[in-house]
Amino acid sequence: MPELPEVETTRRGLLPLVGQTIHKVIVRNTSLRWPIPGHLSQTLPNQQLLALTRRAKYLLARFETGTLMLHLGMSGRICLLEKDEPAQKHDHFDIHFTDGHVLRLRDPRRFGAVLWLEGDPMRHALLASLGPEPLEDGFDGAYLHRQIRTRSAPVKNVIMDSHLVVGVGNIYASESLFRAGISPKLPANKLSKPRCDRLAQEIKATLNDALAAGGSSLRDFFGADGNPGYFQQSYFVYGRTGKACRVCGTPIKSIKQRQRSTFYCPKCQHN
DNA sequence: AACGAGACCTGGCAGC
DNA sequence: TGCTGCCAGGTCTCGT
Repeated sequence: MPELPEVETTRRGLLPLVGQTIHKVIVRNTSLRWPIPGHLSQTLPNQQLLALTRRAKYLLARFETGTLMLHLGMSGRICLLEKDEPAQKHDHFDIHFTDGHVLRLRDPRRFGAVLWLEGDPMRHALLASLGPEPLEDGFDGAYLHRQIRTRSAPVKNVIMDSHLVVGVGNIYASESLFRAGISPKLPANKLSKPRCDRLAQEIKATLNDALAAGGSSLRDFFGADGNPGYFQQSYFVYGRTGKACRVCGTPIKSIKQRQRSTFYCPKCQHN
């Protein structure tokens, strides 16, 4: 599920847990992308959750002695339960709080991660080399234009590079490029400064729109098996191969770029 | 430095 | 019904 808006929506939904104290931790399956540290079931109980933040698609739960870092991979989701319920097949990790709440990580494909960081989390290898957050001021057309000068790969691949900017996943890469009127196949270094301005603006707008839709469906999102409302939102191009472009009516095309599907309108998007 | 392929996993679905 | 092959929202690691 998780692109940036989903992760941020998840974070906001979990904020009521800040200040709560952990009662126990259950690890049912340690084999996610990296093994879940075995010591967590001793380390975490009795610690208070001090803050819950996000960097890129990583959720950072700060405790007295360290930071728990969570990533949802391709298929992960976090459910916040009012009280304990029977675990299902892919429920790998639980945090039970003293007030009865249970944070439960479900991840069928197990591309997600649960890691424990000591010291400054931003110095961890996974976080230290990340690009700016797309919704913050550090990311704009000038930055984008500067960064892509040396990049000859297709612009769609380049905006998905987390070292350049974080949080642009496969859906929103296609959507942002459509909204900016830019062909996904265009070599990144061919983009003019004005088109970089436009692209940066549309990346922000696309993510903000998804965030606004996600925020309005928080309750569903955190139900036992609810889906985020914007899952059903109507995309301009994503998943719409052969259907009429919402702007000009031309059939939407799909291609493969770096093993991932890309969707675009051949009339609205230009080289 | 930058690029692309491969890797990690399971589940759902179309087609035979 | 069951099999096969393909598809899926991420991203690190490695060889070129």
